[in-house]
Amino acid sequence: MYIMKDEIPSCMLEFPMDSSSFKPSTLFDLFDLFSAATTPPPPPPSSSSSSDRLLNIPSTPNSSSDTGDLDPFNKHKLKPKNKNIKRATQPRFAFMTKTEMDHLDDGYRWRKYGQKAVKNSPYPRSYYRCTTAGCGVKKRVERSSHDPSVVVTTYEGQHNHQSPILPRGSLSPSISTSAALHPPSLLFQHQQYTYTYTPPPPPPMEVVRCGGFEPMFHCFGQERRRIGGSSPSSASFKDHGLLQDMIVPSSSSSSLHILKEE
DNA sequence: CGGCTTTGACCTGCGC
DNA sequence: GCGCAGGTCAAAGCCG
Repeated sequence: MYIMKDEIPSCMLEFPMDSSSFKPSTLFDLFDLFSAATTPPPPPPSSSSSSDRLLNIPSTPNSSSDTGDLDPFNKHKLKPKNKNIKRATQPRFAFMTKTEMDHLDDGYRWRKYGQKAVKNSPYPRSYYRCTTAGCGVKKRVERSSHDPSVVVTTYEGQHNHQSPILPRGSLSPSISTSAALHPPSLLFQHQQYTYTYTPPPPPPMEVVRCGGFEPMFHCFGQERRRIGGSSPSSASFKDHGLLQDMIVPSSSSSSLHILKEE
């Protein structure tokens, strides 16, 4: 069993089970569903735009709007007081991936802004931020102390833009090495990507509770479910992408653990 | 030279 | 109040 430490939210909700309408094409589509299921009724419209609310992204955390007229050279020393509010409104979800790579290529450009040693873990935790201007999405990447081959990735926020590698298409070395070689990999919000998600029927769309509080979702389709216990045919089993490495440590079947956070 | 990583320092929240 | 741990910043260095 994999403990997500503080990643475990107090408000994990079960996933919508309506498979007929459940056709996410990306992990962030899944995340949208999470948000829809977990987002409380919107507060009275005030300062935040509707798009911000829709994206569930507070208006530019750590930006000058939060820090007011802070000296840019000192703003990191005077954090906004409403950190609790920020934490409460920043949606997060985490998933575990079995990979040797520390930083999965999900189609977005990330900038590493920090690394910290984690208590009770010999492996450091890395902090990444989306490099797109105005996009405050962050992610944390850490290797499981229980299984070094497992990487726990925690996303915080939602991208408000397309994947920056899309317009360049095949010209991008990233898309060529990740998308081409790893079809259903972590290329979130790739409208042009052609892998098809086949929603599992309601029963397979099970929520696996690990340790009594971790909802685990079988949220990927046939391709993902092929990788596990079922005997994959060599013809259809040609996906060796990153998602293929996603595991369920506590479950016998292969699937992806997505831990909705708030 | 621009973008990225590394790394030490700083800040904040939380438990005792 | 204090100490610890997590999260963030930005200077410095690296690299293509």
